[in-house]
Amino acid sequence: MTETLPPQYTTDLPAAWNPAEVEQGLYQRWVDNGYFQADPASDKPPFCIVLPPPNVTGSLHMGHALNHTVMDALTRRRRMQGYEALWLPGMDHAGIATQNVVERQLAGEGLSRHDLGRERFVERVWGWKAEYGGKILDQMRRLGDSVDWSRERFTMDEPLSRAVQTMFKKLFDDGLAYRAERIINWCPRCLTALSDIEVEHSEDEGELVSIRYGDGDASIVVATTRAETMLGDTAVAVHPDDERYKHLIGTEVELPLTGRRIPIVGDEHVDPAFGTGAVKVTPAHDPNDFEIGQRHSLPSMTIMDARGVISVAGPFEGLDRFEARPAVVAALRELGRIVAEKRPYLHSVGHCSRCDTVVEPRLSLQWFVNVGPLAKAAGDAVRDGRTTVHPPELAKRYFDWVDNLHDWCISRQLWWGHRIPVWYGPDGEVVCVGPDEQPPAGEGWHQDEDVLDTWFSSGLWPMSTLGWPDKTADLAKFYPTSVLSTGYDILFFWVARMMMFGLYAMDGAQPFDHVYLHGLIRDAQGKKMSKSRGNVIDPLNWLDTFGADAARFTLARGANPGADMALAEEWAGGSRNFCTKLWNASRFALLNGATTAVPVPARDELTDADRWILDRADQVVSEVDALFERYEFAKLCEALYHFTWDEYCDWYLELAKVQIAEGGARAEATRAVLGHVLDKVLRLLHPVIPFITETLWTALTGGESLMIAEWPTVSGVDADDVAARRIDTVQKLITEVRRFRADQGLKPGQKVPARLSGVDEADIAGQLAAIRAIARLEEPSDGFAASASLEVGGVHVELDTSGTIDVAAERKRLAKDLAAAEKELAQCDGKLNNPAFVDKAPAQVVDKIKARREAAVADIARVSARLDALPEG
RNA sequence: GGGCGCAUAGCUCAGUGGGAGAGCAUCCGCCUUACAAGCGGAAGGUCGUAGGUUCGAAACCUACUGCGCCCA
Repeated sequence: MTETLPPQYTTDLPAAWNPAEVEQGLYQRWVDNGYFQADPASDKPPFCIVLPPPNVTGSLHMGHALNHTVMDALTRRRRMQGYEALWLPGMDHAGIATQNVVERQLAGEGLSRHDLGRERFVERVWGWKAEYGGKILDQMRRLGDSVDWSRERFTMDEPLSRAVQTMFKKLFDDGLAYRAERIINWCPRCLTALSDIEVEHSEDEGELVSIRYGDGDASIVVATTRAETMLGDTAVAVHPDDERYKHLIGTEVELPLTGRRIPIVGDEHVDPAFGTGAVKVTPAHDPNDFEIGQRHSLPSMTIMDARGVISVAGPFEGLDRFEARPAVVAALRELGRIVAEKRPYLHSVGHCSRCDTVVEPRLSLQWFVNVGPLAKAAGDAVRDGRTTVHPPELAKRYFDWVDNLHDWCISRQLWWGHRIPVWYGPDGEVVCVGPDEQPPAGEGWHQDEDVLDTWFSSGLWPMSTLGWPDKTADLAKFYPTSVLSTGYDILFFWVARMMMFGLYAMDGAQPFDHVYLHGLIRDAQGKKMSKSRGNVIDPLNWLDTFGADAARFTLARGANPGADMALAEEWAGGSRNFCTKLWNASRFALLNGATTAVPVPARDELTDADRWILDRADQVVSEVDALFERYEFAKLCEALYHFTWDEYCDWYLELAKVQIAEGGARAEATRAVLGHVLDKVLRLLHPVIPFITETLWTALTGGESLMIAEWPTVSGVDADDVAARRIDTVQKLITEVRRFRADQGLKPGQKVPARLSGVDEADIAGQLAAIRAIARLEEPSDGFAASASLEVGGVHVELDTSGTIDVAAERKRLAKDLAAAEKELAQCDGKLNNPAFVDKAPAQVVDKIKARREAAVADIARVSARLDALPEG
């Protein structure tokens, strides 16, 4: 095929794009050339994204793949725009998850962490990390993430641990970190406290049991879903104004099974309308009951141990809480104290977000952060517009959360994590130690056993990764960071905590200017992906099957603001096809001598087709730019997809073939236009599909790397509306001829003699060669006998199908056109015959309808005439 | 229980006051000198239901139904 082309226009590009063969090599080249590395000493304006740290135990899932595609696209575009772009990678230590993994490993050897002791256990975790941790980092390379690997961070590394200690000390000194005995969420399996957001609520089937306490007139009925906790009741509460029970307040009832007598108290927080209006009070095992207990100075009685096993002496001792529940109910039933039972009873139950175990509220001594002032500042930063949330609808959810935040329980009964830097002395002294201070030594001093919540260190991430608390060049250059990107489901985890800590530690400077929240990944039916459903798609499969670019394009193309994203393998197949199309089009352009080595000739030396595609490319540049600024990834992908495929490939390449066939200066100009438009397309697509664009762009331009090429800007030349209109007419005309040909069953290659009239009036005389070539029409010769005709935009086309014409097909086609025109006429008349419309609608709308009516009338006349002219049958 | 969101073609989704769109899937015809991972053509929707506002509603308002999410 190349033999007809001048030899200088051959290309080395292989016939097909094979991502698996080139992606890794390209990536390594980018890394080796230092393109990802940011320089704090640079004069360029900063752009910085810190990667929300994935778990050290984690591997890449579709949610990551989406978020990474977004962050990489943002970063690559800014880099091309001339920013000093830093995308900073790293991981968090995932206290509970990692400890669980290593404990499971130990259990396989018949050991527990206590067999090793704290120090050796922590060493073992580090060993695990070295061997198995951070799989996700390699997967990020496969995705093409342009992160600065020289700045990779881990929350347990020494500098970041310093940041944690510094922060804790600051909070402690300001009185914002405090220790208190409270009801906290306790996981009886992980054996640690959890914060509120580490508890997931679900509607579970349980039971509602009504129990009579006391006897005779002094008896009272309470209902509970956790009957076993009655062993720890220390009161019954009713509303003080409740006429049914008013007289009982201040009296005592006997608590069955225990022989204890407990008071009946009046408390305004009891809802008289709920159940019997009387509630049992178990201060040590329920947060609301704890509050009631505080208000009425009730004793708290812990009846379970850390594993949820009943620990009070008696018949239930040693039973797990879920064994104790039916046992207690059975015992009560035997005593005739069960008044009602409802089973199953749907109610909300909290589960550990790490292991799904039902969370047990537990009274214990923990460290908390008083989030009041921090949350206020975090809300204000968004209210003031210092930080913008995209999409803005989600800001409301953010406010609802930060404005109603409870104090944050930050201590965890784990060994893997940042140990709380507090020492307790023999005489009750409490000393918080900063990073450069010596802890108190001597008899009786010991350090707090607990570690800090992983989110405590993650909350510092935007600062600690840049060197805080030291005043580093990185921190000066890149803080506040530009964008934080994450799924809206972890808005509270990342965003709120980083905001609280960032504002507090950096004297009110927000940790990021923009927050972009993407949707959740779902399956093709819109269902959440989960292992139990078996509908999880592994992004690595996509990388293998379709290539990183296709996977990324699929994800970016689905990212509509505020909306979740359904995914299926076919979607990725479509993106792969797009890459293939881009590849083939580029190959065609190169084989035909497309070049950026010479400038595009002056406008007046160009054809309408050239000016049209150049103007369109200009429009796409500004469109894509605007969409990037609004985080409209789906729409910008759509715009590029459409322009590349439907305009550049389907029309301009076809038009260019005709122009190149002309030879001479026309061919040379066309090669320049082909090259320059392709160049723009590749640059615009690069942030989303970096690998294929890099490969094609270096082949096209001979440049070093598209990564460091400039982002396109609009030319500033006024668009040529005349050229656009002419090309539009050409497209419509060719489409109509194609439609006729398809209806008539004419072979694609078969040339049809055609006589065109009205060409000058339609202002497309200059396009005749293109129309003939693309519609496969040929000049009428002697003996031309039109057997059919069609008309578009005033151009009349008579076709000679050698006397053979499928009259039925033609009649059907014309009937369809006629019906459409008649419908249009009826619609227009409907409006124009309505005086209210003519009076009240804007003049331009009325004029438009009038024009549409005229066109419809003309179409009806024309099509009717052609129908009449058709031979019978 | 409180709050939020969604409902448009078979599927997934754009479309926010003036001619119902895209991708995928479907049907028909084609190996057409870049591309069958393709080309050309076609079919497919009373825009969840019922009211209301308006000259005009897929879009704005109200209620309802269904689905989803967050919080308690």
